[in-house]
Amino acid sequence: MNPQKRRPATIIEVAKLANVSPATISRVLNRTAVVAPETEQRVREAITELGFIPHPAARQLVLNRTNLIGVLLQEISGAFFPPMLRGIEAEAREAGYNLLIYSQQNEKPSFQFGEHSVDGLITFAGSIQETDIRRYFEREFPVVLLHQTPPQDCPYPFVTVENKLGAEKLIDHLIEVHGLQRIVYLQGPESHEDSRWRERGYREALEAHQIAFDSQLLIRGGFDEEEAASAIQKLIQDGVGFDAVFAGDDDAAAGVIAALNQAGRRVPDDVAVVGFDDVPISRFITPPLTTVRAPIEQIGRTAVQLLVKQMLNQPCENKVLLPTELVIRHSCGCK
Amino acid sequence: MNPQKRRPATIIEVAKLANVSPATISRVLNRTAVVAPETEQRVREAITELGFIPHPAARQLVLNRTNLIGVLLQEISGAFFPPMLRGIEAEAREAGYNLLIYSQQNEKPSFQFGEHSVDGLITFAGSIQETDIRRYFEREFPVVLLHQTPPQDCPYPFVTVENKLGAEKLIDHLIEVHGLQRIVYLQGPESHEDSRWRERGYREALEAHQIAFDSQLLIRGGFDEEEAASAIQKLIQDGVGFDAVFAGDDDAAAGVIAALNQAGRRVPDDVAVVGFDDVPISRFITPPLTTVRAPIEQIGRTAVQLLVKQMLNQPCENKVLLPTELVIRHSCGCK
DNA sequence: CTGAAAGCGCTTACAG
DNA sequence: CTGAAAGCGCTTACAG
Repeated sequence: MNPQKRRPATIIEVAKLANVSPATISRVLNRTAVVAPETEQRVREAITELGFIPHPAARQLVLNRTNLIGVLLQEISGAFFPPMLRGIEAEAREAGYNLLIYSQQNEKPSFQFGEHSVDGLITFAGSIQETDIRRYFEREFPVVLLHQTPPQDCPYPFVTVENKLGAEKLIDHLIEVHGLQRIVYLQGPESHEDSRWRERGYREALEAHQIAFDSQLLIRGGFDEEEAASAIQKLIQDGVGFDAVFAGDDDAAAGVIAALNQAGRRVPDDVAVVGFDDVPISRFITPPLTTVRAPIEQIGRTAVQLLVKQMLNQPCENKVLLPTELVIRHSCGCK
Repeated sequence: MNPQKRRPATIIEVAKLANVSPATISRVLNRTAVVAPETEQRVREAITELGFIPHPAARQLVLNRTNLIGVLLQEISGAFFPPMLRGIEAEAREAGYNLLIYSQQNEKPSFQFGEHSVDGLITFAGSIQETDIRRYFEREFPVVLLHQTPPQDCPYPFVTVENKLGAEKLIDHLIEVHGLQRIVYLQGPESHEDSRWRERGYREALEAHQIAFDSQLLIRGGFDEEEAASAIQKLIQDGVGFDAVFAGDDDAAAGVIAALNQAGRRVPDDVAVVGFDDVPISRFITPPLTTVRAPIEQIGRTAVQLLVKQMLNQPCENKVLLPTELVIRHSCGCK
């Protein structure tokens, strides 16, 4: 009844019980060769009887493969994170991989990741240094970058979204539909390239409408509520006038709205606020957020697909730009 | 210059280069025996020169230990998730463990997890069946349950928060300070015990104030915005009168507020809304959410601590109830 | 269709 | 303080 309390069964014990060699057990388990039906039958019974589960480390050692995908992050936070991880997890599982999470918060980055610990690595914006990327590349280790362009000489695939175009449409909307002119852009963290692309879209939209760029309206706000809120508070204190805020992302937008409310400015009547990402909470904040939808789960799934292709030495795209879409709700002034 | 493009160095190669035996390399790497300083010096140089990184699978096989902690989840979503995972990750890293994430969404639960794949398992409310818990217990496999009580005969440690008391204080506040009487309670998902404890706190608070419990006001709302929003919409359609909503958690509260706004009811003037958890976004929603603070990161950290104690065969608490704290902001009607 | 044997890359008694 | 050797639990040519 009580199966192997101490040592779990090994392939040897299963072999003995089934009266075959360990090789045969391996073959039925991995369908790696044809096995006589009666033999297979006996083997399966023995496996069940002993509750045998192959020891992953032993397989890893001989196959030189872990069936693990590493996910390298700078920080675990924000509303963007769950859907992205969900996408990665789902696609990884479908491909037969498990996920190993590394978060670097305040850690010195280290090359220890990957190599033999995982079969490939997905790195999130800013979580990895160029020099580390190079080392991986030299060793031909599979890597996919999320929201980050690799160095020229390390053409790893990367995936991100149509930031510029999305931002442009968003600002166009603010200008054309709502007649807004003094639009502040809250930059995200420096390590995030996406933020710079959004800035370009912002600038081009202004330009297209002959609105002069005002550097007072370009401020750093991070990708979180706190930082965005205080950036806006400071702007108000400084007496800078503005009638709209394009927050770095949706989390930042929530912080902006809160700061504005607290300062007695109504959203969207006094100030319009828009975000980026269309994170799950965005439709539920007050007022419902006008934003740009990024296919967050799809980003994660695509990253895994590209990684798996690399691991199988299949040809794979070098760059995937997922489309974004304007989502109009009420925080821009629309009803 | 270009270190080992193909096969990474093994301990044997390092040994040859340093003119010692592999055993010695192992000893300096693991500080598992005293090594002559000059020898150690040579070994370290050889390690650096070859860029040697020990193969984890080989160590795992001989040590029978993975240095991995498994995290078993039902679903990756919600604002609760990032801080919890952050706490788990931080504490695990400090203890020298990496994290393996398993999400069960729509998967048949399987005992394959753990066993030799990880050294211990943290399971989140509802992610594991009793029968699986039993199997782990029989094999004396280290497990810590989050927000879930283990079966009587499998006294695994578990950690959760003071749900009942927190809920009670919250409802007391609604009744005593704001004179609210028709308070609906939006239950979380069935698999979440926490929700039931919150319900008890809710009921006891009503009772303490001689307010009759009205089953019309007890409805299922899940722990996410969508479900909560539609539950409230339905309640309104059904013509049930209420002047406050205690949402299952903060995510649900955001959904409730949105649904109320959409129905033309002002929060908190017409209806007060309160949540549970004090997730990072809660102070930034409109109006800022009155809720009960759960020490989310601490939950994750504590779980890892209990797990590590088990793995080291140290004595360890069977149950940790983390304290909660009433957080009064504006969604209850306070200024 | 099946088995004997070597080997994956480490660690750890056991000797010296 | 150091080395030779066995062993962790699998997989896979190689034979038959």
